[in-house]
Amino acid sequence: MVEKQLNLSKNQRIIFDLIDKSPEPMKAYSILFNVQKKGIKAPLQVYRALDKLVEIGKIHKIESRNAFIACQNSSCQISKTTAFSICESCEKVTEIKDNKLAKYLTNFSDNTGMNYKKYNLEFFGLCKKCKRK
Amino acid sequence: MVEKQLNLSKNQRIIFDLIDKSPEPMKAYSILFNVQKKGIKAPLQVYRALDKLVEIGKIHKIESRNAFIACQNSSCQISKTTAFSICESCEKVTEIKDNKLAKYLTNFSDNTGMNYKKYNLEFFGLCKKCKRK
DNA sequence: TAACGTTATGTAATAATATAACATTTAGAA
DNA sequence: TTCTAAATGTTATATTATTACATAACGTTA
Ligand SMILES: [Zn+2]
Ligand SMILES: [Zn+2]
Ligand SMILES: [Zn+2]
Ligand SMILES: [Zn+2]
Repeated sequence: MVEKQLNLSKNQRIIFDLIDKSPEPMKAYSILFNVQKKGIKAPLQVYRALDKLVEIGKIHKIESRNAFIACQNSSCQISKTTAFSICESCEKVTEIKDNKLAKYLTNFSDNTGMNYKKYNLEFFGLCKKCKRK
Repeated sequence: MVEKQLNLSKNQRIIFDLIDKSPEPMKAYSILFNVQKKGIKAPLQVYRALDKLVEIGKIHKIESRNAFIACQNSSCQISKTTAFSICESCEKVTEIKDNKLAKYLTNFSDNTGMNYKKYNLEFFGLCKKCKRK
């Protein structure tokens, strides 16, 4: 989606490109370290870009890891409904794209009558690779 | 469950009782502040008790808030599968006890064939009270 | 273009959350 | 009693995130 990237500001694009290239979730201070050569020197510059990128759905925060990954789901532009699989051994994280799951959760309503347009689901287990060991 | 509480160590019980009485999730340093009069003086003492209490399922961590609540689900003793409703206005958090949901998620398996015995789901929205305003 | 409001940036300081390392004590089991 | 695992105490430090304030860039429209 080149279009969307064109709308990113300088810092936002630098940081998004870095996260997007990373095979694993990146932590804020690791991002900071990696972009210092590009002139981004302070934590706040990183956190501001992260906040914006999360807001527009280009990246997601993996809450249990305090780390960020690029959205792997092209249809998930303003991503209020997210699901991830996390390997507890190698820490590989994959965004789950499953329409049935999304539908089930979006339609879920609890016994208080509260219903939800937003959720975050994190599954934990062992990935194929780690299971074999 | 008096039985389970009897197994808690001194620090664990002090901290569990505090969280259990709290109407809202508690943060670690707020817990620390509240138990200093009982002799728990250092963050690590709090975090160790929290770790243990989470491990045995007496409390859960609300990942998106870095806060802890007592398990509200008596059957959820070693709680690897958790679901919460979080009000984005007043920050009220409720543990969701819904067997159908639990079954659905426990049986969920993604397209990689990975399956999961553990998950954490956080729903966001407005509670009844906040919706009225 | 000029003026305006909004968004983004720069910088320093500090707050909030969490862990490492090491010594000692306590509680149970053998 | 002796041994071991779990829990505690203490200090220091690492990691994650925000406050406060000043400046610059951008996009709109008069
Ligand atoms: Zn996504
Ligand atoms: Zn793995
Ligand atoms: Zn529970
Ligand atoms: Zn509310």
